[in-house]
Amino acid sequence: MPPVAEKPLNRREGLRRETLALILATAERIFAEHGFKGATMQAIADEAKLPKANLHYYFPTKQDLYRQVVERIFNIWLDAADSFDTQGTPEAALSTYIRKKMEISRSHPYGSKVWANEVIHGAPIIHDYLETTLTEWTETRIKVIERWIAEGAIDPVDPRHLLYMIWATTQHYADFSHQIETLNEGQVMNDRQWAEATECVTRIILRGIGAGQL
Amino acid sequence: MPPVAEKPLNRREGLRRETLALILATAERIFAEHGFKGATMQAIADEAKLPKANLHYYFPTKQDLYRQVVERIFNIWLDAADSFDTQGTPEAALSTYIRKKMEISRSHPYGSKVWANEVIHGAPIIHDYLETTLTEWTETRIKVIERWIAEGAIDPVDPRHLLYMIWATTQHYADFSHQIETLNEGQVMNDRQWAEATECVTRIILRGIGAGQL
DNA sequence: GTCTATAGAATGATAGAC
DNA sequence: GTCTATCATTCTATAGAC
Repeated sequence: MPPVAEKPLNRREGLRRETLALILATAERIFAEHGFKGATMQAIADEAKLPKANLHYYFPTKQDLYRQVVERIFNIWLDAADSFDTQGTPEAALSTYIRKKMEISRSHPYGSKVWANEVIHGAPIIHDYLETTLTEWTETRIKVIERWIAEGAIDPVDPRHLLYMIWATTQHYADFSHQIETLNEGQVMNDRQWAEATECVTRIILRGIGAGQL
Repeated sequence: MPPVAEKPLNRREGLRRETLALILATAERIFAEHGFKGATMQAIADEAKLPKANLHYYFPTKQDLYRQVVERIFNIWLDAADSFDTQGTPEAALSTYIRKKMEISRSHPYGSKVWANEVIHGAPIIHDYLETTLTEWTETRIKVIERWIAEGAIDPVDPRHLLYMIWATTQHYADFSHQIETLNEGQVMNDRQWAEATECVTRIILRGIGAGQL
């Protein structure tokens, strides 16, 4: 343990990480609310209460900052897919996966919106992620679903469309939250409503593919 | 019939409509690909092969042009919902509605993307549409679904979440088309694949709510 | 109605003092 | 590492000739 030089170094490093986290969290929200072009470095700096030049110190360009925001939500979604491997039955695997995806839609609505924006515009920045990581991820999960079908555990549905339906439905609660709020008497969904939504979505999809009777 | 003055007037009026339609169609695509802020009047003008000033002649501001693009897709979706009123059984009504929504996702992918963008960003421009037209539309359809439930024609599911699932899933094929293409070996979905997708989505949702056995 | 030229404002990025 | 001041660019919108 080096006793003298370490403490100030750690303090500096700690501050650095705090600043980084602050910038990333603020940028995620501003990018979600205004899109890549609509979000300005000035607006992010103002919200984070930092001088604009400091943003460029940590992230050389606006695109660098944006890319890290997009990668973050993508990795969170990847982690949520463990259930496909660790859970045995389709009911357990899919209901866990749907529940996790709904929880992420509630906890990371801004990240989900940024991702949606990026894909809608043709994924100009994270095109490589779609072609490598996402493609590989999808293929392995398709194999799992095909095995369930072969075993007769679920109806013969196209695994791709099942995955699309889960992605679309769960992310809708984050991406279209403003529309949902308007139709919910202007109120943000509360705990009970999130639980009901999760249960309802899970139930329709599981019943829809003939997996388990809740 | 005024025989002399009419012809040049009609010709002019016809040209005017053609130009309007050209601008709207081009703007829809550019807004979809780059977002409101990312799309520039110059880019729209270039794609439409018109001087930029002509756009401002037909649409005073960028926001006016954008708003008309958004209203267009919204009205197309409203028309697609006739099936709730004209069809008798839940199976007929919902399968027709889902099919129409899927057809619109294929025929108007840019409009769907512009709408998604707008709602993701909190609907700053068409906020009033959500609070008036969409709210009224949704409430009447919720009543129809609640009647089906009361009659025992479908399972007791929350009508809102059923509608959200239909909207999310069908629009996903337009809004996330780039992701879907990437996972489809880089190919645009062909006729057969659209038919399969429609059938698969319809089947899962109808079975999921206990309506009809296909 | 169409087009060129340009005004006026905003933005990404950086230089350079501290 | 932090901050102020500023450059170079780009964008919306309009003026004014045709």
